Amino acid sequence: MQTKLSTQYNPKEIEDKWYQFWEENGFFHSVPDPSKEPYTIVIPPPNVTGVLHMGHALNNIIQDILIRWRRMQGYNTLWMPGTDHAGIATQNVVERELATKRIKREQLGRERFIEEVWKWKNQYGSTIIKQLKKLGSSCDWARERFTMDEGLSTAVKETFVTLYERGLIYKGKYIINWCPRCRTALADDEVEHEEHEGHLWHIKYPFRDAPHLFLVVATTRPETMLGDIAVAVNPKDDRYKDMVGEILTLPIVGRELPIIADEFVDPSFGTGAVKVTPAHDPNDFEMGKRHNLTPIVVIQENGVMNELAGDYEGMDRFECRDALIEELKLKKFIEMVTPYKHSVGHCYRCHTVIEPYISDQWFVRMRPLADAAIKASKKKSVTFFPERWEKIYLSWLENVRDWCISRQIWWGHRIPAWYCQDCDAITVARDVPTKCSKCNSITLKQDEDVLDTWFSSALWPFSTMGWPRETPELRYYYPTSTLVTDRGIIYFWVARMVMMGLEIMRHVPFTNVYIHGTILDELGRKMSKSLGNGIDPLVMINQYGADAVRFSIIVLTTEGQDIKLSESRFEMGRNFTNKLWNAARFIIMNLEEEHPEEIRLEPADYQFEDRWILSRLNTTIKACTLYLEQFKFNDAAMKVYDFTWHSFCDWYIEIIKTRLYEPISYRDKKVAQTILTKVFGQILHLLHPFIPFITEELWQSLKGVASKSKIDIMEGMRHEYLIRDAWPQEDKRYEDQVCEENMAILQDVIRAIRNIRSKMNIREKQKLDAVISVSGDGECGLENHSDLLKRMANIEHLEIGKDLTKPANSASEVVGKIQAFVPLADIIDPVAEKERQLKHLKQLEDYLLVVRRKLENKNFSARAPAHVVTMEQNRERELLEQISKIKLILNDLG
RNA sequence: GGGCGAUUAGCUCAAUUGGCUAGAGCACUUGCCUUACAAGCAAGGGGUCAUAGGUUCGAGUCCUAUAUCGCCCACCA
Repeated sequence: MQTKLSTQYNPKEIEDKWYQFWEENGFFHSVPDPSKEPYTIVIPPPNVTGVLHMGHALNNIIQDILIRWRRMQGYNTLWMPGTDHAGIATQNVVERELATKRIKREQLGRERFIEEVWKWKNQYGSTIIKQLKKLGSSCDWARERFTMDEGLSTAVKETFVTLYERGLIYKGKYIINWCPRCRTALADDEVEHEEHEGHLWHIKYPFRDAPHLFLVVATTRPETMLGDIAVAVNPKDDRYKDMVGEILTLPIVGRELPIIADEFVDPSFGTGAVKVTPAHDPNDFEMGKRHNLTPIVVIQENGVMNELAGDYEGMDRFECRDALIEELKLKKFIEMVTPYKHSVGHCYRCHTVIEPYISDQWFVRMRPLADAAIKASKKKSVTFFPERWEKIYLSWLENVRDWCISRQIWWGHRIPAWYCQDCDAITVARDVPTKCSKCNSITLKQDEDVLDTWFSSALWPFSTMGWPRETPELRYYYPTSTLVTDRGIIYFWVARMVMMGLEIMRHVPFTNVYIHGTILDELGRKMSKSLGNGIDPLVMINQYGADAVRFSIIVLTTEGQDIKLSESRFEMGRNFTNKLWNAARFIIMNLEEEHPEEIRLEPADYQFEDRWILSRLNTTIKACTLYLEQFKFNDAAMKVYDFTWHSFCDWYIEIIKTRLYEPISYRDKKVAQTILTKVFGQILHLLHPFIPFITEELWQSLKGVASKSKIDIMEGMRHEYLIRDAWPQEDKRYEDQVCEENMAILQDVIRAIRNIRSKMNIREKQKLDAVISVSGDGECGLENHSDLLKRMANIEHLEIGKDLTKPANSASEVVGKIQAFVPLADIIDPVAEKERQLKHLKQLEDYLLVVRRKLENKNFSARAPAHVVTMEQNRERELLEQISKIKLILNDLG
């Protein structure tokens, strides 16, 4: 490992090197080991067609932090990676690619098309995997799975057949969401509803027996009227109830439509009369069933009107709408048109307007599965973080409708159902059946449809472990520990995994679900291709380094809140990694010795600052660990950041410089070097889950130099590489509250003197004299630290004592019970000094007012807890003391 | 129409569950190229915690409205 470090950190030199090293040494790999406790995460499998975006980055950074942290804690960690075959998305991508060669998938036929998809997958499908590696994701790549793998396909078939046998899967003709472009059915939640500024067309339907009279119906989709078979009114609607049973004539078409009564109709909406089109509207479909009406289909699967549309046959549905309106207008059937805002369903893949469509589809009976999933979360077998997502999950499960799982596309898991060509019976089987289960005919034809992609994703936590085989993995890793995902797929994926886990494995698939926020652009908009407002994580990694990207993102991630992101945010992480790099440089430069001797630290060796930094470190370890346990990643990261930068670098390193440069003894220098190295080593450990590359690099350098200098930093360590080393443990022996408090006072005094220097325009290099006066009962042992004080405030002569008087012509600062005086002779600017004191006085008096108001309130002393009252009383006394001191100073200034 | 989240410094966000003068990062001001780091150091300035009520000894925090923004859900044609 290199020991010469350049002045600026260059991530490019080390990131790929370390990733490769870790992976090649099997550090990401896990095998079942019953002597250790497992910690398992299954990755939300990105689409094979996917390219890493910021959402993926956030998602995987969090998972990697959890995995790396638990790995260091000694868990047998498995991060199971893989990709999703993403049926419709992938088919679309490959179709588009073929289109550039002027090939349509129909020309190729099913088998050859699927070959093309596999070819595409093998060529491009690993893009996102490579990108995840760039981020530092420590997945067990030896176990990588793909939802179309042989093993996973077996799991899909097994599940389908099992559910079918249990009566949880059925086939039937229902109205479903149809995408006329993808030409497939979609599940309810694959439809995205968008507000749309449309029109409400009021159309006059004449009475058959009195053609000059009309009933007016309102619709947003006039083209569907061609499939009308009735008009419905509410049975309680006085305007219409007498007309029920009468017959209307459908304009243009001339079909006779009975007026029917149905509770569904809302009398207050529109005209209170509804056209009934069971073939093209889900509500009408239900209504049609209730009244035994036979639907009339007028729109074909490609969105084009069929032969029953009469003159409109062959027209696209929207063309037809316009043309039909023209004709209705011409023939005076339009009573009025009102602008109307309503939501329109779109395909979540291609954004085409969804058409409700009647077809033969496979469904999963959701009620029993959902009930089990509800129970599981209510008894906390699954816990959500933040917990508010549980409500969202529950409300979906409580209202869930049966899940349409068949898709009329080619890329996906073919439904394991065969139709007998002789008797029409359905044979559902694990293996290709040789004969019909009913009539034994051998002329069987497999169902053409494939399963919804989410069907296979729902099995991910156990299909990836080898199920339905009884594998050691399944026994050891299932159920997994934590699922990390975003709120967008709580229904699609999380709820369905819980349902399938419970139904198939008889156990929830994971115990915790952590839902992180969504990454937005700096204006708070979603990042999207169409807006072009995305920030490419790989570009950022290239520019700032993977660690900087990870750290910046995680610092911005407060529990479950969305994150507004802009490129400049990554500077923070970069600055921090650079700071860390330079802290390491400092340490390494100051460790090398020509003839190092090994020393054993004795308690008596520790200086004040040593005890302080060790105590602070201990506090940091405790807090960081606790925050990680609570999924508060940004708090955990910020704690270590603050300790590293503002305690370790700003103070500890600065304080011990003289011990290194002008040591009072070899031993004391060695003590400082040892503490410096050990604490920094622990910092690297704490930061490793967040910023793995730089910490591993620096740890290796540090270890090398430390061993040359005969400093043992391996005590208590488990492994020579940080990635496998032990997570820092809090050690109560280092806890030293008094030391931390005294240091805080010292820091205040030092700041006060530096402030005087700054306000009086005195150069930092110029030595000053100072008098520190501690008031009567003040006990902080300042005099024990006069060297430290002199060094850090650059003081020549320092006098510390009780109730000392203010030297003439001095600037002063009141810090709690302490007064700092800096005699300045003619340098002092009396006007500026007086101004400064007056300002401080005003601050204190304002504060005193607040405190007094509380104390003067009778109820306060009566009702507030005693310790709060005492606290306020003490504060009042302290304030009065300070104020009187400042007044004396002001008197002295004249 | 229902639900959820947000509203705190110029910007992006915190605030340990109601109790010490509301904290960070960026930006800003002043002084420093001090032999770890100018991607840095030192010292500062900056806030009626969206609004209005209420509960309480005490409210950024709890309750009730209101406003603005965002997300999700819903079969009103």
